[in-house]
Amino acid sequence: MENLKKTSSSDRRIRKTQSALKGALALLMEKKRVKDISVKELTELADVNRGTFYLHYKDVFDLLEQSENDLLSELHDTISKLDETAVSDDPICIFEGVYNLCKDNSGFVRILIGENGDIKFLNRLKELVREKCLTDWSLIVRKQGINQFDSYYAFVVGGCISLLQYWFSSGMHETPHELAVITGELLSGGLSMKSHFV
Amino acid sequence: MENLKKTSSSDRRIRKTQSALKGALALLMEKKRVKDISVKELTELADVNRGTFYLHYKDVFDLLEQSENDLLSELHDTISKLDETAVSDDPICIFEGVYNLCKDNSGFVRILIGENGDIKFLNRLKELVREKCLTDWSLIVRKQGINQFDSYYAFVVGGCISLLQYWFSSGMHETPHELAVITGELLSGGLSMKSHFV
DNA sequence: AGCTATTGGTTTGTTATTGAACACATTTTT
DNA sequence: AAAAATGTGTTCAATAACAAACCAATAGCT
Repeated sequence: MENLKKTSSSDRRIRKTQSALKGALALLMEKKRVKDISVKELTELADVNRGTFYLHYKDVFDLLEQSENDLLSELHDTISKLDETAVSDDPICIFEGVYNLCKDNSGFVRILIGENGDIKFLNRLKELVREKCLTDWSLIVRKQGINQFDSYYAFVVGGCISLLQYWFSSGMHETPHELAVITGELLSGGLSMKSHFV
Repeated sequence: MENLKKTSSSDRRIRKTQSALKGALALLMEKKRVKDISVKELTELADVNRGTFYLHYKDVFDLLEQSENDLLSELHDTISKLDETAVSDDPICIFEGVYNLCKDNSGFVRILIGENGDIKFLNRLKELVREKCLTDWSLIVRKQGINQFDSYYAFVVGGCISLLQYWFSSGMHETPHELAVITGELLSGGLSMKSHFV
């Protein structure tokens, strides 16, 4: 796994500043490409002093990269927390947690997995979830071998991301829980179908 | 008129802190009385250090008082700006500006003119708008005398506030402009009706 | 009655953010 | 090509906000 260092500070001021800048970036990315976003308009929209930006980020790309890292880091924490509460064998809880996180960061996630999304980010996202599934479903992996798991996982994660894309584009009417239930049904349906073949 | 000192600072940090505290107060006032709101829960909701609160306010009542002052001060500025742009003879523009301000501060205005509202604030609000009307409609005032104006004004401002209360309670579906148009129609309708009697 | 927990004010040293200014590069207008 | 305007990256001193600690007052509980 790639290194996802913890960036969320204990100091309110830092949290608020970075949050404001990340939010402004998400807003601007809906209208233009990252390379066309100036530090000036970014900090004006975020209502932050321009000089403050350079205390945290090298340039706009650096802000984007750190935002992606923070998102993946949060996702990792969310998944880890589910492990501790010993519900990791309930796929619906896992998906609900993930979908909740996507909803909380909808401004960013919408961009990153959208039509002009960041393929690199998408792959990192897939890899992160993949590791989680590899450990949780180790039973299936051992039984069917790593190759069968890979194709199965590729199908599932692709389906989930596609489901997310639909969710965003259709106005996010469903709650994260409803979405998780849908995912669970599709998942178990796929599994039972698979069992017919094997 | 009462003294409405300018409190909005040029420093971003002060603006943000005071805005966060005012917003948190508005939220809490929807659920409980001011005397039951602790500084602790207030600052926690606002995500502001508790000590910072005391840099600006004596206690929660002081915060409420300054919030009211700021609101009236903004209202005063909004009305004054309309004078400069020389549209002060168009009542719809005036009302649209006022209703816009109410919408921007809906969290607070809803409380202050609501069922458990602050009568003192309501009276200060009425007095502020009254002075504006007294100068703008000096023609009518001179023609009909101050006594007739007083009763006419009392009726109009009461109607406007009642309209605002309806607006808030019904989910603010109308835009401030639509509301201003409605007000204008009621106003001119009232005036023309009045002319039938005189 | 005591005891524990919570809130109220206040203080202290530290630090993140601020506005303003600067020289420089890039772009736009003239 | 010259001039004006805009964005960049950095510096500076001033200060607002910070976390943490403190004690007094006031609950709520046994």
